[in-house]
Amino acid sequence: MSASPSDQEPKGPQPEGAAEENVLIAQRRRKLEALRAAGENPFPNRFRTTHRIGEIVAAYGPLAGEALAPAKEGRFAVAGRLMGKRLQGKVVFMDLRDGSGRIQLFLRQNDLGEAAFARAKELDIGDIVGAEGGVFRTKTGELSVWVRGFSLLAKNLRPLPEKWHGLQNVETRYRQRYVDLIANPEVAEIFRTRTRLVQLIRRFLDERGFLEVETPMMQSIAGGAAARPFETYHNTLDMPLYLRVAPELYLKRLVVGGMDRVYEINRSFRNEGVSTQHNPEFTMLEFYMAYADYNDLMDLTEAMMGFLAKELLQGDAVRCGEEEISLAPPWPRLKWREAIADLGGAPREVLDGREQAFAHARRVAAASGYPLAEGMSHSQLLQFLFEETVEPKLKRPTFVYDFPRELSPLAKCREDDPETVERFELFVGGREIANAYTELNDPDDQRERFERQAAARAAGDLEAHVVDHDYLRALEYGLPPAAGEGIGIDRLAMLFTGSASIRDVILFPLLRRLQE
RNA sequence: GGGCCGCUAGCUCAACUAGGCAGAGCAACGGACUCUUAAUCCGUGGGUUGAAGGUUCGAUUCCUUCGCGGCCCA
Repeated sequence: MSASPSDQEPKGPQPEGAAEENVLIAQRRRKLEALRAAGENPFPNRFRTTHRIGEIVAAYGPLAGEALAPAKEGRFAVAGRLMGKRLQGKVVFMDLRDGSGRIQLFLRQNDLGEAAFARAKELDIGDIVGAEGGVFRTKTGELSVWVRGFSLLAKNLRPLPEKWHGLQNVETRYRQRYVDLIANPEVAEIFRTRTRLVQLIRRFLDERGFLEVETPMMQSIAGGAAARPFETYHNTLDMPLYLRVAPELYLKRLVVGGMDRVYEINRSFRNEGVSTQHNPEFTMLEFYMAYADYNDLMDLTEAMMGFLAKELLQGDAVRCGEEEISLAPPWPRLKWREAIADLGGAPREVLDGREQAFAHARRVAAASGYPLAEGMSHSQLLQFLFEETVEPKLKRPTFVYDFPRELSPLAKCREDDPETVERFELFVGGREIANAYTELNDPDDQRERFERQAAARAAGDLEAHVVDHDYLRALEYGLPPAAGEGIGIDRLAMLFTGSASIRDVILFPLLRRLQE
């Protein structure tokens, strides 16, 4: 195709998509039209491959010389995206990539004839291409497909980002993840790791007799966590609905029903801000185990994390910012109260009196410029101190256990202390990874906790629970003693991939709408 | 919500400190080249500098507002 003065076509203002009309796209569109005019289909319906590229590389990569000779006469049909093109007169080298790997294509005018060879040279980086031929090594030793025939499978109209800097613009990476995945191989690798992580969790739980289930994401009461829900509406049922903030209350209903080891890995939704740690929709594992208590779950969590580390990591350490964090068990187990004094540096009397706690919390709050609400309860003040002074220090995996009853409306009290519940949280790298407790199964106690929540809600706490009467009825049928746990899959994926932002482990993180 | 930073060719970045023709590399286009791999060599084109307004003879640069994003704080 020759460049002519008409390459600079007048670009008058166009009503729609005028911004898309840049020179490079216009060039490729002309190429597309030329192909169509020549009777070629630039988007054929199918191409039969015989191999994925990775299979060829795995099978023949280790071979050379005589061992590889028969492959040259074999027939290998591969397809993928053209990622590189090196013209060398009457020979062309191309890089072809599919989801399994990359291989070089070797094309000669002598083999293909002038017309087909010319068509090959017209292919653009980014085109989806199918090729067929034998497998051999070039003079420089690179495993390649000696192409006998090829076809364009989908024409690329938008030039790809640069090949060695990739796509750097963070906003474009998130908004156009498809380009990010093409241009930045390490991004694709992160998401492969995330998928493997989820597969391994399923395997771990399946092997222990847990049953994976799916419970409603659209709920008429959004319970199970202290969070504001998204609201929606069902037209024909004329019914307001909420996107769930947690699956907890439904999973425990299933335990009542006899599914005594269940889990769900799925999305929950919380109507809150976005940050490097929060996306409004996020994936959580929740699992419930009858006839177990929170001590059992600490052991199980250690075992599961150890299993994940063994399968996903070279050693037992994950990278977190500058530091390496070892996941090697056993992990320290600290009492929540003790941690506030021992790790957080609070005077011990703070633990026993609200006034002392308030005075201390005010000093801590002032230091970090946080306005401390006057009406906070003793437990809330201690929790504030915990979050401010203890959490950031919990780099190595650490269980913190025995929380105040007030902060845990679904957790069961200790038998020797009605003000404390059997609950733990797991922290790694200063971040909360898991939250678990022995489940409250006394319907009267649960009703009282719900009512207290409802009162807090009436007083303006939009995150407080509402009374879920059906859940109380379920408890009246009898929930066996059980323990349950929630693990944030996104945060776990961050941990195992060394990602600093949750957006780097969510394929399509929520972004503000662009105004066109 | 607040503070700081960013937004320039398809992509990655210069030019901003001191206002004076908006540049490079890759990609693209034309040419040479039958074993290259960031191929090489010769040549060419490509811009609403995120948007709007202001200051100025003149704004990518200075000022204001807005949009989107990032980091930190709340």
